[in-house]
Amino acid sequence: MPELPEVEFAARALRRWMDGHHVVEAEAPESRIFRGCDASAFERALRGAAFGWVERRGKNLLFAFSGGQGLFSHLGMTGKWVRIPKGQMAPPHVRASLLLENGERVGYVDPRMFGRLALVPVDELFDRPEVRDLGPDPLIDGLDPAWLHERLQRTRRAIKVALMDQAVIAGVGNIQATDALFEARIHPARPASSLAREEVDALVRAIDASIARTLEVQGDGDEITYMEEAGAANPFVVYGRAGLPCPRCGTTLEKMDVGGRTSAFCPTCQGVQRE
DNA sequence: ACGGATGTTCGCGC
DNA sequence: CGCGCGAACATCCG
Repeated sequence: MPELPEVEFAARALRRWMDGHHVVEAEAPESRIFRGCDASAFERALRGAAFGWVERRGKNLLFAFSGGQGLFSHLGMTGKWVRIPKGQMAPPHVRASLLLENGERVGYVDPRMFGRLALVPVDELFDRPEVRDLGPDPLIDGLDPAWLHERLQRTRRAIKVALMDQAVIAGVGNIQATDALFEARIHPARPASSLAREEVDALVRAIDASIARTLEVQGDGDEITYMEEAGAANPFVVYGRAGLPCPRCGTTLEKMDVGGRTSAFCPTCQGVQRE
């Protein structure tokens, strides 16, 4: 569950669950989730640690605990942080969990294990390449259209590939890029350098709106219901809707491969690529 | 049963 | 160095 809005949702939930609490016991089976440390080091490092704070940068989560102990978390494709109330059975695929002094458990669930956890000293968290090399974060730094336009001038890559490059904009993934390009009426395969300044303006507005809207439908509960329940309606505008009518003009939405990822788009609204 | 899925990284080749 | 491509990672869902 991993694009900027979902990771922001996770950060907010983690604060509610962990603010003012400390870890009584940390548990984790050995798995490939851990990078640069093993599960037993995770258990030893966090046992007895007081929660300090959690921050989001792009799709990354950074935790600080007492004693200068930090934790880096990336959710990969299917990672999520969950709250496991006292006495409740843990869901499948819990790769790591923290038992708090109030009896609640905070767990990291990740079926496919594309995510990762790493112990990092707090004062090195922001120096990690995954964080240091990020472009502006739409929620934290905001997007400057003039800057983005200039940045996009420097590459011939498809605009959708550039948008998903974390060094260009932090946190945009396949869903936000797909919906934002639709909203801004820009074909996903257009060379990034071909975008006019007004198009970049529209794109920035569309990215901000797409993120705000996704945050809104997520609400502020403990779980993102649209992703949790199998069969729940797809809340996105064109992502995952190829073959269905365009919500704006009714033309059948198409899909194409851009940079190895599937993109849904409207062949009418998002026109043919111009140079 | 088969294909595809919200992400990143690495190796290879041009 | 920039870039494209395919593979790999492991599981679930329609």
